[in-house]
Amino acid sequence: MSAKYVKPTESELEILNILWHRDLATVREVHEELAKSKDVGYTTTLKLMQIMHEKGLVKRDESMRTHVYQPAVNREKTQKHLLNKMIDSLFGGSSTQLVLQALGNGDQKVSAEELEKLQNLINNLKKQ
Amino acid sequence: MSAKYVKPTESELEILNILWHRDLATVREVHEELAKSKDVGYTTTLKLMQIMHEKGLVKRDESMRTHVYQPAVNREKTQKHLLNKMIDSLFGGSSTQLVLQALGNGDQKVSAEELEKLQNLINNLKKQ
DNA sequence: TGGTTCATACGAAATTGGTCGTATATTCGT
DNA sequence: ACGAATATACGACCAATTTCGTATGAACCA
Repeated sequence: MSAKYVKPTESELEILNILWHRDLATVREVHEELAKSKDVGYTTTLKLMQIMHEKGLVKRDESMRTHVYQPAVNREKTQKHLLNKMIDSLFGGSSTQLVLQALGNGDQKVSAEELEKLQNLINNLKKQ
Repeated sequence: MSAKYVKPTESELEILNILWHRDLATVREVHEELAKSKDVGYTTTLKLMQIMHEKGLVKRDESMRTHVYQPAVNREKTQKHLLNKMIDSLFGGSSTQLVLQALGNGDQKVSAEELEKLQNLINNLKKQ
């Protein structure tokens, strides 16, 4: 049996995002990154990361006094999980509906390069 | 000034989904639909719907003893809000990344008709 | 008409997520 | 060597969400 999937909370996701970018980081480093966008105390960040460790969302190296954290869950897998949940709960199971909504709402611009990627993906889907 | 956007909770979203499908429904009807997929008491559903009414997420007709509920928030608007939040928090602000993930993960099949819609949308984006 | 059923209202417990204060230990600089 | 800085651990609190028990009243029917 594989470990049960743990759904990260909002705050945990913010921390995971930082770890996914840096891979390795201390609590202080994560906290300073976090503090740029929100007003939060150091021990709050610490506590959150400890809980994430208990839940298995992050790994840590405790061989130093200052522990070094690392993501323990895959970014793509996590995205996929939450995305599928949203597709089910909000778009009646249709990923296309979600895509149309995401691309069509118009307040994000899509670069030529991204359009290229999308076109390729669609071409591949057409072949099947 | 327009009414402040209220973010539905998980449970509220489940109820909204039912109401978006049926438009009109009593607490009992919603509850029975809900009970198919989760184990929950009648008064819990009732209480949730009362709270949703307070928050302005649903309207209700109280002229009968058995109140009749109706969604008070637009499905597309709600989708868009939650989608943008997810794009920001999980996909670094790139809607394309989300789309690639949603379409590319392969366990949803995309019909020819849907592909057509997507192609049209992309063609439109290319023109700009 | 009296009892069973079914509706709303409401209070309050249980849970969860997020917050931080404080205790304690280690390290570092002078 | 000793005080300041910095680290983890941990308990407690608060607010929001979810849960349900119980009270109360309307409707139904035998």
